[in-house]
Amino acid sequence: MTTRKVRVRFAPSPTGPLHIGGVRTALFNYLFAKKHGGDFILRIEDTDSTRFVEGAEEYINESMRWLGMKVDEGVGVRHKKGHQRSYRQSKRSYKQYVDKLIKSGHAYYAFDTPESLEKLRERAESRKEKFSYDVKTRRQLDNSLNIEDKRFVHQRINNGEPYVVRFKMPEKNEEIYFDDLVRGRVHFQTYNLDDKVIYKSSDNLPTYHLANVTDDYRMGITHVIRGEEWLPSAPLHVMLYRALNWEDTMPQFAHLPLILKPTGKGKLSKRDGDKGGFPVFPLNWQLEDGIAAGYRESGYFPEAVVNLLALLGWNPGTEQELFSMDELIQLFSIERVNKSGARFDPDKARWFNQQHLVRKSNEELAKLFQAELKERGHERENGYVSEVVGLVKERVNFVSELWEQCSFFFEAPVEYDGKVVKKRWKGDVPAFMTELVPVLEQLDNWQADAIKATIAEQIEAKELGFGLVMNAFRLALVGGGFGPDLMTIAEMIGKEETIQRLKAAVENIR
RNA sequence: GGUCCCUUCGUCUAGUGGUUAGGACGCAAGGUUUUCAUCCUUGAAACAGGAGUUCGAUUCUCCUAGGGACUGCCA
Repeated sequence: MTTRKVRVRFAPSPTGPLHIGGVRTALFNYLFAKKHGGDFILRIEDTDSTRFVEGAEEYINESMRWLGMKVDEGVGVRHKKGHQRSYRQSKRSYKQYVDKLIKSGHAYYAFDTPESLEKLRERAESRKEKFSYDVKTRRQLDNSLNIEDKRFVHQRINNGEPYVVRFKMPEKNEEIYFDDLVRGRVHFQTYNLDDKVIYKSSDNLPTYHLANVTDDYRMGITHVIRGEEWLPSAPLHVMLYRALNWEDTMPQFAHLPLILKPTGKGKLSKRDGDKGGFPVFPLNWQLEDGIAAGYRESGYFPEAVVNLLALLGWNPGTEQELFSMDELIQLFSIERVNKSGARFDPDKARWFNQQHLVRKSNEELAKLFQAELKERGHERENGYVSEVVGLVKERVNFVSELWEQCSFFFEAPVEYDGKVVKKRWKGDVPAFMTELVPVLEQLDNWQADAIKATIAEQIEAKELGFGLVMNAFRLALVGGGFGPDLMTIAEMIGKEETIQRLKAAVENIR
């Protein structure tokens, strides 16, 4: 293969929300394309008319946008005039390829009904065997290979009898192999392969196998990067390239390891999210009986999702774990993709978000936090909110957790943590707090260190424990035993508010 | 069942024919912090098993076991 421009595609089918595993496949395609200065194509594999789901395509587009994967060609992308072509397979024609394969003897018509095949499967099942439409069985079935006179074949077709076209595996065994970019050389024997349906007359559409191969050819795809679940059908695809005489431009394959459930067995599925309390979809998706949670709506940053997904099955070989999209593009290499499946770890996912959150500027976080503040009836200027956010951001994983860490910067506590009350609000403390009020009222220089000095002076005069008093003071201002530096809090909420809260505490805490 | 793929701490992983097998998440302990969190230090924690090749295998080969994917007129 000469040096063709790298062109890869992400080719989901619009059968529902995009699964996080699919998102990672898209990401690896994207990173690979951009790393090599190539094109990232989004193609919709809607060749199953019975499984089409309304809104799925928009969902896919929106997910790509949210995550920052820029699609060079595909549905939802405006193309220059003259370059208009469809990236939806249902809008494309495959007839010529079907005919070509039939003519060259690489495919044949089959008239077996789904019911009759189902029966054969059941019968095989009862013998603990598996029915396979292949070299060994096709001679006993209702297909054009067994019809001497081709006129009868066309007669049945012309009569409107439903049929499918199947790929004809060779009579004599052949060894098929290819060099997978992540797995190395993979071997298959055609003797073990079945005659897959490549076209169905019922909806006049090809199946995935034919559509995928011919479109990859027509779109000049150079690398097929997809999930490991496609490995078993890869030899069929290789044979299709051969049968269509396209072997010289056949793309290189890379089969990615699967993302596995956090606990238990098997690959990550839609249900695992509810059980484990983490999203398996990029965006929320409305179900008949509720909502499937998305990363976006759960409070994840897109860059955190990209980061954590990139490290599921790939790593740069250094100890760096936090990356921007640009860094990933720079560092990505398909050779460093792992072979084995990776279990998804919800804890680490949260950690990634926390890391990205801490690295964001206070101003940016403040902007995001303002929405919640407004809902809670607090209109404060960005400067103040930024300052607050800066003080507490290291304590949270999500923007949605900010409020519980800093509500006291915006409103007085309405209740006091019982445990802290019991531990700190005792002995001479309430009396001391009462005496502290007039002292603080006298203080003009309302700044953290001045406040601290003043209070320290009082404590010394009364011969009380510094820790005890400060904790009680915190209780009065915050309502609990948490939060950033106390004096900073006092300074920020202001003299009046501080004194207010002190008085309220003395009055309300029992 | 058949075909194919995979196998380093609980999880994500680095790594090499000779290493104290490294990092991260999580967990535990201690320290700092007036408290919580952060932060720092420390700890527990892995080469699936068996043969073979070799002076020496976690690393190479084979076998076994385990896990996974596929096995549709789905993708």
